Amino acid sequence: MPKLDLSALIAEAGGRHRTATEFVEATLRTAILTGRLRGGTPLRQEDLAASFGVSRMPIREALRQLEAQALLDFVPHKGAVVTDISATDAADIYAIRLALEPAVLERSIPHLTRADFERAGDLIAEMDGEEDPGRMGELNRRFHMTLYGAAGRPKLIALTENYLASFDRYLRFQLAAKGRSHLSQDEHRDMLAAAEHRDARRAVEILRHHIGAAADNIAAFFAGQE
Amino acid sequence: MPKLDLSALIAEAGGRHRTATEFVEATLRTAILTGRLRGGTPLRQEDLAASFGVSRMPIREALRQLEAQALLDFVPHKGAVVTDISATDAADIYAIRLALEPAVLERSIPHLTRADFERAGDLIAEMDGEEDPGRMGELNRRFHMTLYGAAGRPKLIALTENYLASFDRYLRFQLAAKGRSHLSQDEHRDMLAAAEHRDARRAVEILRHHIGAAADNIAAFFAGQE
DNA sequence: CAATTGTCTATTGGATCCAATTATGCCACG
DNA sequence: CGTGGCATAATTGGATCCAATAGACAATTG
Repeated sequence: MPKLDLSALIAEAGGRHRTATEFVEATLRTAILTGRLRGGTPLRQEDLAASFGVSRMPIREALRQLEAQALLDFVPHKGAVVTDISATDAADIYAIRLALEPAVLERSIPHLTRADFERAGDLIAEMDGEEDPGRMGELNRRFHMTLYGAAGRPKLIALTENYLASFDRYLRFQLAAKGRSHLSQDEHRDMLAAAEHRDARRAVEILRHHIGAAADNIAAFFAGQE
Repeated sequence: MPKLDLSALIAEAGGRHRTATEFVEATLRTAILTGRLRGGTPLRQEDLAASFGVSRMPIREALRQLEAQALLDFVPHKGAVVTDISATDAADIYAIRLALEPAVLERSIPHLTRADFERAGDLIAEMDGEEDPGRMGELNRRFHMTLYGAAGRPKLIALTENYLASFDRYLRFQLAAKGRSHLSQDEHRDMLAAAEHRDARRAVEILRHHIGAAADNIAAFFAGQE
């Protein structure tokens, strides 16, 4: 009997993957990033295999990949434990975002198109009416990535997206703590406006503040919970 | 009969690893990063298993981790091929370094100690007399990391080191093309001096130029080779 | 009654085995 | 002589099996 209930995740992930390993890896990653798997949770290969209906082999390969992405640690005879989120880690990820995102945005702004601006605007509008924190994080991520997408540096963009997603893990706690969050929609609007005017300097300035505010919220959350 | 000769690598890597998987992963990564395994080389699981004297299982897990680090791609029925280095990739990694390293250096400078400065100075001196490109890259990396080490953000530092190492792959070609390289030793000295005076602004400025110069060299190399 | 030790079980790391898929090479035929 | 199709071999993805190790729990002894 599996102790983990991933059936919902497995069902919604659908079958759009070449190999079982890829499927397992994608499903587990979203499970961790969306907070459905909490930090510290030990993942037993046997249980996962039962949940996914495959043998332990693809599970092991998927876990290795997630380990390489620093989403979990291998502890001998204890299982792969989901890396815990801590105040220092949050500060770390914040520092990384602060280093990457302004650089990406600056490169991207000159090449953004009318269509990009419209998509970004639509996403802001969608966030206005959103209540679900999980969906909110998703929309927020897509908004940011839309503005970064024209930077023309695929690896840089992929790296940025990766840490943006990691940040979502922390953000989720913040959202849960504050009830509904507005995620600084004003700043989203200002940033988009600056981008439309091709004012990279101002857009970057807003973005820095935006990221900083999110980090402060998380820090406050950690400070208040202990 | 294995078609790949990794015996030298395997011997020098020594046995300081907990599991076979970790050993294989570490050995293959240095083989790729040091250029001993060229881009485009297909890695057959069977051959690797024979070379390492283990079964295909730890090989597969190690390959998965390397795939997650973007060092190779899985191609069905062809093997895991070492990701090729290209001009656009080099530009990508350069952009990432340019985003990360100034941020790390700025954070680190206030906390560097006398001992750090001495180690950095020793490394510069060692580079002066070094002829071997491989060893040169190693020293260069350690010099940079010494200056970054006090930033107090482990994840940020690890990420930076990772891309610094990736850059070495490209640098190696540059060194090979130019014969002996000086790797801008003057800039190394200036950067260290600025750090000792806790002049973060100036140190960052030199670093930006330093990274940019390396990128230009690589770009020129790619432009000249086609 | 507590501490220590020994055994037993849970869990992972590694090996071998099987199936599916695709690249390759050969042969026939135009 | 070139081309296309078929058969075979090579290679990976996945399953099952075995071994080693650490942790838990109980029994025994001081």
